[in-house]
Amino acid sequence: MTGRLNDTDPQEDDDLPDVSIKVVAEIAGVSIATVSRCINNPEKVSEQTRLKVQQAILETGYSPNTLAQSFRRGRTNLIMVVLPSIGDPFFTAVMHGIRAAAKEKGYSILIEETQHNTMTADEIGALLVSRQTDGIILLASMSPFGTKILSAQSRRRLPIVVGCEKISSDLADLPSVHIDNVAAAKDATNYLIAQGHERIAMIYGQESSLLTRDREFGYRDAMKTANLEIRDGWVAAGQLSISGARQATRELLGNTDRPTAIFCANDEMAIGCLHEIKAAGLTVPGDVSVIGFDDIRYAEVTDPPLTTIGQPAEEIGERVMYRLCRRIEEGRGSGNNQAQIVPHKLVIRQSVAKPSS
Amino acid sequence: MTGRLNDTDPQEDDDLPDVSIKVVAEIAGVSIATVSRCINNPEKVSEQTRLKVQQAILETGYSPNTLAQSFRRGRTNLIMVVLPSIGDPFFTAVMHGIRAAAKEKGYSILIEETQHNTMTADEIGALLVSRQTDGIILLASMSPFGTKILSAQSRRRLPIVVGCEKISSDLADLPSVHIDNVAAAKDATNYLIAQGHERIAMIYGQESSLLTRDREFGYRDAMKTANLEIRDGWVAAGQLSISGARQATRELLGNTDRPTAIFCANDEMAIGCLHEIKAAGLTVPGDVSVIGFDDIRYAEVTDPPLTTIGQPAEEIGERVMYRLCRRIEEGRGSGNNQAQIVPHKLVIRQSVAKPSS
DNA sequence: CTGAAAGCGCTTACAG
DNA sequence: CTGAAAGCGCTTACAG
Repeated sequence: MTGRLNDTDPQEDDDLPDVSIKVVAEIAGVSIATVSRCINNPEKVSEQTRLKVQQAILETGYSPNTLAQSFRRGRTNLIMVVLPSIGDPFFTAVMHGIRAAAKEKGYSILIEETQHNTMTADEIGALLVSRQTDGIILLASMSPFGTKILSAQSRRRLPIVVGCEKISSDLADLPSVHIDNVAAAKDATNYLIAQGHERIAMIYGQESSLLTRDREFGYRDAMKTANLEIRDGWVAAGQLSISGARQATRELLGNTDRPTAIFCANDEMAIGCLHEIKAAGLTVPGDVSVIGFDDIRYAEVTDPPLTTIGQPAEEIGERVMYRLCRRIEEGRGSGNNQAQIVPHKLVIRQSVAKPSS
Repeated sequence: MTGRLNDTDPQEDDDLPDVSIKVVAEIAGVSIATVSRCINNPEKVSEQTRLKVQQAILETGYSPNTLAQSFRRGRTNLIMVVLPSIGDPFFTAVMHGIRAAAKEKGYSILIEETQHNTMTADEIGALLVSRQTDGIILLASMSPFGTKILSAQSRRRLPIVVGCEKISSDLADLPSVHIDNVAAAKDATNYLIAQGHERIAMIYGQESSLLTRDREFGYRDAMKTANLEIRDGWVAAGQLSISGARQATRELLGNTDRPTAIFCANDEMAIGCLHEIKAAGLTVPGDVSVIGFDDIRYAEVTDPPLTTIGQPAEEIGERVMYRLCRRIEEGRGSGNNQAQIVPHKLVIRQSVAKPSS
């Protein structure tokens, strides 16, 4: 370590002290109330005064202390979004929508991941109660957290909006924005069936994810409607991850009665699935067809390009954020709590073909 | 819209009012100072009193108002991370490291994207000055923001640490944590050269990204050292995105003097590159070899699996965060400002072979 | 060990 | 249009 000599001198360039509203007021020769008005309600101040104050602000480089403002106003302009994994490109896309709307409305975003995170129900509850944020967006089912959140919400009347999935019963009555996951999963499965597939397997996410469970319902429903049997071992958990999906795919392929098509509950898992099928020496879609869900940005560059269900991810994000803003601004009685259903669509690329066998 | 009848009744379950330290004090029969001590310095309070207060806290469900605490203490326990794109799996991995360390240290994370974002230099400057966060992590070169940040920093002495890339000259003297990008790019290029490649092209990110420019330097240096020519049109900008890389790859492949290998400045672009090569009817690595950078989680499931440079992403994140915490806690004179270099490694998979031509 | 009091930097009725 | 003053909910010397 050849650190500079003065490296630890704490006094070096000890320049301007923090400037508060008080020093601006002094310099401008007005009261602090007037300075505050110039910033927040300039129309209530005479032009002459306003000019003096603006001058003083410029001189001092004053900028209001956000901490004091938040405290005084009782709001932070911070929104917390809880999601399973920010690393999933689908959620990244939703986040872009949220961010865009947040920016427009003057909010910043705090992200909490439930997946990679060890955040406990108590911690989340604490966050809610601590008034650290003005509202919450839930993009992940919080079954374990459900009741906790609700009680905190009723105490603080903290606005909450749910995105991307149907809300669990313990969170009933929260507004939400999502596609019809059951119908979309049916569409995916029916597309496979329409191609002639009968031995169709599914990789769902995990038990705790309402979202992927809805997709599983849709799959089962479509199979049943088509009078198609779902054999033992044809439904496997992919943990919403590439590695989980690879494992699941190996199991699926190991069945004596190998499926000719696999429906993956999201594209992230479909990518793992695709890889594992090819690693087993089989071809896609020649030997096995694969269909995904989400239409993430990688879906069009997989090999083969992935047929999948597209969701309007950014739109969901924007809508969720707007709904939340409305609740924050108008109080929780505002608007209704109905689910907003946005449309999904089947995106046909090249990972599905007619069954060969 | 078949909204429920009472949907907009603002008075429904109008329960517990917010409980402040004052009501806890009253119930416990002590002063608010004592309540505060019970929470923050329990060892300064007699056990008997402590029990009374704990009881009162339980009864009321009291939780301190974070806004008031932040204001009073002059810190928010919020860290701002500025990065190009949270959607890039590499940055997601860095963020996991940051998050893990932040959690341990009691900080929450605010994310600002420079890429998808329209955040202006002024806005970022304003954020810095507004005391909204206790410190900043820069994972993206902020050339346009550089001076702004510095001036704000000197005014507020806001701790800043840079991650993932060398710092630009206008931010000199900030501590940083990163791999040696130049050396790593040389390693990648030299690996290609060692396989016998001579016509090696490169897809870099964008002009404004110091990080990818360092990688370009490394590439050029390795080529020069090996006395290999870099033809016109062999270096293209991929904009750090899949679509940008596809475009760049098309240009590269269009050269009369087609390269036999392509070095991509990150894996995200390599994925686009791989796809486009195959779409052109060529094989990887048969006709064209591809090497990436970052070793994101998709790298092992591309087709073929991607040879790339691995970075210890989570470790970088953790180290950056720890350094930042140290600065926040000990003042900015603490520690030294030297760059911490972490090791990279070549990860050999199957996207590189000897040139056929 | 405990309490009374000052004060953090703002905003906002309330008078004038 | 402007100012004096109260107060948001805490924490922390300072006395006792």
